[in-house]
Amino acid sequence: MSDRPSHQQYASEAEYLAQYDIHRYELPLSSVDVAIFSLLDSQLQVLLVERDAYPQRGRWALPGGFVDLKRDDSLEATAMRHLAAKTGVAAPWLEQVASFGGPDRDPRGWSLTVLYMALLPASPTLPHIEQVRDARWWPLDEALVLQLAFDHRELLLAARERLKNKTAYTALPVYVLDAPFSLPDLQTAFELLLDAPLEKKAFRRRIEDAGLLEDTGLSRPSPGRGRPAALYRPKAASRAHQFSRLLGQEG
Amino acid sequence: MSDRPSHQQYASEAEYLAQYDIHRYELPLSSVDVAIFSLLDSQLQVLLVERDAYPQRGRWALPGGFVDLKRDDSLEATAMRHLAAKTGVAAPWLEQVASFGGPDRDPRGWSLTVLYMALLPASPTLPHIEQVRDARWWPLDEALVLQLAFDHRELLLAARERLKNKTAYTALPVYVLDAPFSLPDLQTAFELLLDAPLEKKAFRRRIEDAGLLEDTGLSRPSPGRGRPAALYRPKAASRAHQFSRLLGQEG
DNA sequence: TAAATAGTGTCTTTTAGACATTATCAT
DNA sequence: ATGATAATGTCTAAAAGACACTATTTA
Repeated sequence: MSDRPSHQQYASEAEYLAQYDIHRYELPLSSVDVAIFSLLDSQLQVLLVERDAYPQRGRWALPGGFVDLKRDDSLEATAMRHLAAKTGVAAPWLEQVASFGGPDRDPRGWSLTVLYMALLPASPTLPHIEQVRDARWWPLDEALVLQLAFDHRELLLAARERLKNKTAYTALPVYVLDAPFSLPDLQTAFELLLDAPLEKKAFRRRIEDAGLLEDTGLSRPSPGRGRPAALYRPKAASRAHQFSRLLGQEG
Repeated sequence: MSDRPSHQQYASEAEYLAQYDIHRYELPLSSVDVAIFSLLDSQLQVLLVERDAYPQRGRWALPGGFVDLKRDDSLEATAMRHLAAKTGVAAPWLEQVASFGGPDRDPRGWSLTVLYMALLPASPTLPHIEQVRDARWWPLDEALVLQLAFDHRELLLAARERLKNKTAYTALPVYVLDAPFSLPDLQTAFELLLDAPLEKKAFRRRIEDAGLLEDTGLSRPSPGRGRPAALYRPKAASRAHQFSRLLGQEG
């Protein structure tokens, strides 16, 4: 960050700051939006909010909003605030995806949005979403054919792309499941986030060899029929782990 | 992007926009900074600018500055503008790294910076840098022990980390070299950006099998002594290529 | 011919893919 | 016993690591 040529008329930084007027220059409208993903009804879903204020009133949008300079200590804090407002929970995974800016994104003027992506298990959000009324989970493919507000379709695609890419070399899907979960559960989560089928043996080897899960000793109580699956819980290590080869693509 | 509760007092979006005052809410100061990397004297170097205006006058900083709402059509345009101002060239590689925001980054107030990373061959920038006087190339390790302006050390580390990570699965180092270049040149570039030694055979196999380079038919004119190296030029395909395995780490 | 640098051959290691087989549960 | 789902065994394939070897240049 440097600034416009305002040069040497001040004797000290304190003197400069004393006269500095933050409204001297036009600033972009700055906001934070969050693409919140989860699994529901065996589908990858995203949480959208129906706008009840102008502009773009009535359209579905990613949860988000302006940075609150009084309350937000960071961009991540802004993201967490907007996420909690709609879901009622703190997401176990939240990561910044990218920022988008331009004069035509928002009719109010030049605007800049920092896009985050969040993963969480859906079930703890359902009671709160019921209450807020303006939010609901949408299957991703349905969300992508809606007329979303602003350029939110582009943002959603960017977040979905990041999700897919990272699923190929991390254990991110762990964060859309409620623990404890089985390896077949986890494989299904990987397949939905990757949008590709995986070989059972290769998948299990990869996860087991990485040592990211802790065996709970439990097994799935009532599957219907078939052998019960062992239940696991993610270890703290799973948060940072990166594999050195990509999963599931031809490449 | 949604907005603060300002609700239903307007009959249409046009009416809402007509009364909308962009100065009604406090906005973050928004800027774009660029970590510009190249190879010079067989070292990874970064271009820094000495601030001649408050705040942080006299400290070295990443090139960058405020978004100009009149001139900039996008964040990338802002980055390119500031990059060209200091280097005199357009970078063959420019990518967004991350955004940073908070109340204490800048003494003027809550500020938000979008960080970009650029790669370019250093030689074409040298005459222009000579002219602008306030910019110079710094070896990265020296830059990291300077007292940089604002939180630019943190930004620089984030960009360097991105550079290292992507070098492990792309052909990014191609963009710090002047074409044509030899495979030993390219291996050296990879090693400097990765900060790790590479096996010659494995490296050549990887690059050759990927088909990212075009043989110019030339060889290096005057190496000193030793067998001359064949010279290559990157194909357009090298821009997007991603390898499915990581280079150079134990993992 | 010696030194230096470029470039190749080839064996090992790691990890994913394919797919057959065995294990454990409900009915 | 049958069917269903979980879990394992084992062979193959792709690509990186190790490192010895050959090739081409200048002095």
